[in-house]
Amino acid sequence: MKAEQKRRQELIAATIREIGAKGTLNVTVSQIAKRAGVSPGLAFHYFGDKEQLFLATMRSILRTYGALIRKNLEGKSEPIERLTAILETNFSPSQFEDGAVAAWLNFYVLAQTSSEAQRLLALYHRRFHSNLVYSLRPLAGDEAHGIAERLAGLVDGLYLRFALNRSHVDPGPAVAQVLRALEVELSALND
Amino acid sequence: MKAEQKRRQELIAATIREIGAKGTLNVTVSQIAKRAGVSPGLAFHYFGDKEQLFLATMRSILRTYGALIRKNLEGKSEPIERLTAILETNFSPSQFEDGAVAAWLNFYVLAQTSSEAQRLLALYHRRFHSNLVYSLRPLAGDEAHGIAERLAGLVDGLYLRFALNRSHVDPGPAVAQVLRALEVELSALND
DNA sequence: CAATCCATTGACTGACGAGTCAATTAATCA
DNA sequence: TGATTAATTGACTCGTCAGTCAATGGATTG
Repeated sequence: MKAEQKRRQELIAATIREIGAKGTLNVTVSQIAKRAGVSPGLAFHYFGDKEQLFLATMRSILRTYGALIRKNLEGKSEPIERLTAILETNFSPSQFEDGAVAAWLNFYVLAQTSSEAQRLLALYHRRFHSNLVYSLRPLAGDEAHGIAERLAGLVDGLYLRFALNRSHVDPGPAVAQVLRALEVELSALND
Repeated sequence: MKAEQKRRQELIAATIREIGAKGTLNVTVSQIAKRAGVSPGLAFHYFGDKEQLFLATMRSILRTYGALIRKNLEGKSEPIERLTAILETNFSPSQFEDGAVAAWLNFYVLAQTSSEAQRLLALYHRRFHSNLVYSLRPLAGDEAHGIAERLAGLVDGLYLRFALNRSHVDPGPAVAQVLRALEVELSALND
């Protein structure tokens, strides 16, 4: 029981690193296993097939992200504080470690094929949206919904653009743009 | 000479359709050739290898998009008119035909591997940005740059979210969100 | 009409990779 | 300790696919 959890984690970590290194889901299970210091057969033993391994990896990334959001929101009750925390979390270092960027990008593609991947992404979208709306409502009332959609879209778009520009190793400007967009949205409420 | 151009176009169209159908770049050259009503060998004869075929497809999509932008800007000189046209073009039907959505998504992934794909995307980003800045400058002065980045990010993000939600066959709401963001940005200029 | 050149085919090869499985080793337990 | 169960291996199979190539068909031209 102990070994199983450990191996699963190692294989998932190796999957992220391998996808990051190759930039693609076109990586062989053997490569991943080698990276994890384990035989190829073991990956199949624990995950069944390649797609399950990818999905487990995706779940792991989403879980880590969710935990980080929760942690960064801890103790914050002011709407603005909370919004800032949520938006900043999306560009925090952990979102760029190893092959997280490449993994995200490829999971978007996987979602076109795998309904499970699609489900996971939809879940993430819903959570993100309701997190934003929760803190926007006191500030923006009925506009909260629309503002949340625009902010969420902007976050995804900037993350995407960042992903394509590996040279910008600094996500700082992207966060600044998102926070600026929030400012702009709030200031436009008094029309 | 005539046959060559015709075949190339047919193969490119088939590539888009095939990527759209499979949702992935994991499509075989044989499948593409079959869709184009041609033998597999011919695809290699004209394009050399699979990646060149993908890149040619990408160039074709970008060229079509560029031509559409130019056409939609024709005769429009008012900054607001021009901005609206640019933003709307990104969500025009042609951007959703066949497998254009899947193709875009997959080219993002390809850009992690192929420097030529990266170059093409960077070019597209630069053109888009300068198109926006050109029309924003008269309205927003120095803010034009930042606003353009946010609008471009939002467009990409909403397009991406749309791509993941094939059920929404109606891109209308996305355009509305982008245009609303433009409004908001402009109204925030008088702070 | 021959000769030349372009367009096109599709069978073939060689490599590679997902997934299996029988065998081996390590841990657990009674 | 010996027996039972869990973890792990890696060689093997089988299918698939990118890319090649020798051969065929069809124009064009002199």
